[in-house]
Amino acid sequence: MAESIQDQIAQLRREHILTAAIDVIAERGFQKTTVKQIAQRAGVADGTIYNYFKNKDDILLAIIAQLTEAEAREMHFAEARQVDFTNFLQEYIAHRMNEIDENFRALKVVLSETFVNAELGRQVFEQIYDPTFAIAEKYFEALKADGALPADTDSKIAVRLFASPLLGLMLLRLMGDPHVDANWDAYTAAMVAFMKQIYEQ
Amino acid sequence: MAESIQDQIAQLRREHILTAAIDVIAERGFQKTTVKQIAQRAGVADGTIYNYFKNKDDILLAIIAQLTEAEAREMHFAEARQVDFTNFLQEYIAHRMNEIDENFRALKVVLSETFVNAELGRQVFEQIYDPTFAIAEKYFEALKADGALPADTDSKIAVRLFASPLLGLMLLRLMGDPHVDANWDAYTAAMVAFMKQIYEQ
Amino acid sequence: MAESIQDQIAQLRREHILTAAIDVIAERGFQKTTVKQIAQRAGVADGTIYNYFKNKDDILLAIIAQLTEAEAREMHFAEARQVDFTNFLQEYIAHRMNEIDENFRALKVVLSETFVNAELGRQVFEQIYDPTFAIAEKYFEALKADGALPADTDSKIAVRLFASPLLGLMLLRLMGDPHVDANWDAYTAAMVAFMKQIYEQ
Amino acid sequence: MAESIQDQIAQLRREHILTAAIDVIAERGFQKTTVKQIAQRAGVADGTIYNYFKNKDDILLAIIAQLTEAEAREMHFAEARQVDFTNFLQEYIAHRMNEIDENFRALKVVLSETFVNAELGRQVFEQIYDPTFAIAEKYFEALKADGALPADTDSKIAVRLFASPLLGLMLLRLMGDPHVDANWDAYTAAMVAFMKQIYEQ
DNA sequence: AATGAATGAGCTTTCATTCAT
DNA sequence: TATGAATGAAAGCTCATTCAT
Repeated sequence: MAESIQDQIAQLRREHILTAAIDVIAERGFQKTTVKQIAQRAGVADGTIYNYFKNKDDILLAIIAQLTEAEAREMHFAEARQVDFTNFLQEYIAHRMNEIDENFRALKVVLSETFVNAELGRQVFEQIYDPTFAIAEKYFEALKADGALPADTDSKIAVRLFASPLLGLMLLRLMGDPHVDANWDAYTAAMVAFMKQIYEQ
Repeated sequence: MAESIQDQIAQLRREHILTAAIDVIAERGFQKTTVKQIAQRAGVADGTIYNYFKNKDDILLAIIAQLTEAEAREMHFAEARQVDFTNFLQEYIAHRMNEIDENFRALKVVLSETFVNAELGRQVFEQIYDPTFAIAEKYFEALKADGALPADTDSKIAVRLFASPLLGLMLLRLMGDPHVDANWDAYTAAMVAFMKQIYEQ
Repeated sequence: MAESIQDQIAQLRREHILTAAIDVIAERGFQKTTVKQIAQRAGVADGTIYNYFKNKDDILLAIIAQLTEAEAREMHFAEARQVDFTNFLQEYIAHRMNEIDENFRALKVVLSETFVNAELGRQVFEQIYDPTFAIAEKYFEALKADGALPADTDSKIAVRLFASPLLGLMLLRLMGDPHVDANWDAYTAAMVAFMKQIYEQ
Repeated sequence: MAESIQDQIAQLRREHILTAAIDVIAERGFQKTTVKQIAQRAGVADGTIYNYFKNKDDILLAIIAQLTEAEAREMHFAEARQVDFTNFLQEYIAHRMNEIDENFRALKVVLSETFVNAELGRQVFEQIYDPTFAIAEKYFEALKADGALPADTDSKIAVRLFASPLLGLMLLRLMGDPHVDANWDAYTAAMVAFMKQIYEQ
């Protein structure tokens, strides 16, 4: 807490560089983006990058850390309103799609790199993927116990099917579908209706 | 049509190299895969690659072309059974998930690169994405005209929501979810049930 | 033995680059010599160096290997004429000083780097230093048994004192003493006389 | 002479940094040692170094200057006891080997760099090497005139042969020979005996 | 048509030096 | 005077591409 002014300035500088990095990496991909390009976007010299990040890979890890924090907030949000399923569905989907919107470029960076970088994939799995699905599965098991879901439901499958429409829409946007990109709010409303139709009959 | 033996041999050799390329690129990503690695996997010399492909990017374009053909077959399949919606849904989803399964590595290669390569994204859009969604939108318009869908349905949105669960599941697998990877057939059945629940009430 | 022409050409090319490397490194030191400078001296492109050496350090190891071979020949030479001590001294010193003369630049490179590179020092010790002194110590022990040396002689010390004048002269030349450099043959003769005076009274 | 307190403090600080520099450079070599490492060892900031030394090379020159002073003291010591050759030999060798022991790290630093740095080599020659050998040569000429040495002795060669055993032993220690390092006192005694045997028959 | 050695542009990273505080 | 963040030149190394064989 008792951070010196120096530390706060340093922290701001680090965030500034990280934002610039996400920007430029989202445009060209991590591998094709050079440290020089990140430095130019951030308005600093090449070497300065290395005062704030150990190496180029460390920048990627920092972007993941940022997403991990966002996902942790998301999970807290979900847990805080598990009481009423109808409202939960509506609020949760809207909230999540808003999160996707706000972290869009970071998501793009991490996701595309996760596909092709096994070590990074492992980190994303451990830090984001697994915890999220574990909690969701527990929630689905509770719904089964309450009789809200058929007893023979496979929670692992059910939870992934539950997540799939939102992930699919995100994928369309990541691929650059202009209609999804331009009408994200309309898709949010449609997605809520779509999900209600499935889970609230 | 009257291809010489020479041309056929050349064609086979090209396909052999392309298969090797998909293999090794799926493991490490396009940017991190070297031409030398592709050549080694194909069992040819580095220079030989350049007798069959203009340059490294051209290999990526050839992988896209392969997916474009698969997608064209997929669309023919879909058009051939538009008569009965119930059967269509079942067959179409099963067919498409099987296609995903079979072209998995090529999909992974192209998708991860599409995210970050604007020029490639444009090609994927023109050759695969747009034609597929255009046909689907036309089909949804016909369903609207038939009264099978509400008159105020936004076809563009509806078609993307329709596609989203399958794409989302594909994304989970691409990200390396071991449960999805190991139980693709179970997910196919579950997805069919999931979609029937939505579209056949 | 059954080396292909290709392999022989490659071997020659490697030796050509190594010679160029010794030349330029002897002038400026290993650390200050750039790979680009070695390539220019050898008349090849930078990247070509890496077709023949794993990395810059590997060049240094190759220079050591060359000295190790020279030292092995030296030890064979010494063992082959242990019979007559008077002749041995004369021939051995002359032979060794000639070897120093011929491998001078390689010695300079390896020695200066050995001082400051612990890992390299270990290699030089294991491959050159220890074997040589081990054999010499055994020889001195034999001389003690024969009564040619006092029974209370410490062989380890004696052998290092025996080697010291020659090593000292080498050091003077390595430091660039122009008189030693210009009159190496005269020093050879003087060294023989000097050593005879000590060991043949 | 009338140095202010400020100047004396500055002088002490400079010596403190120089000692730290010798320490760390002796471990890793001049080229591989960074200014940051020297600063850390000295417990000051990087920039502070440049208040006491013009640049990195200047640190090396200061180390030479320190050795030059030690060598000047050595030469005074030698000149002061030229009267009795038997005692001179004993005292001089013991004294010099003690000096080597005490300035060991500085010697290592300067010597290894002298091999490969022409400009530094020139300085070492002018400041240490030449004056020392010039005086020694004059002394040997005097011995010739006295008839203590044969009239046909080449003083330049004789003086270098005289120095060679001690230099050779120093070289062995610089190269890291553990036996020489651990038994420097025993080697001192052995060296005295060795030299007496040569020069006092 | 196949080969693979040679090329050199361009990458990541280091580090001596400067200078505002 | 002391600091240490910022700088950017220059290093080692990789690899897509070419071309003589």
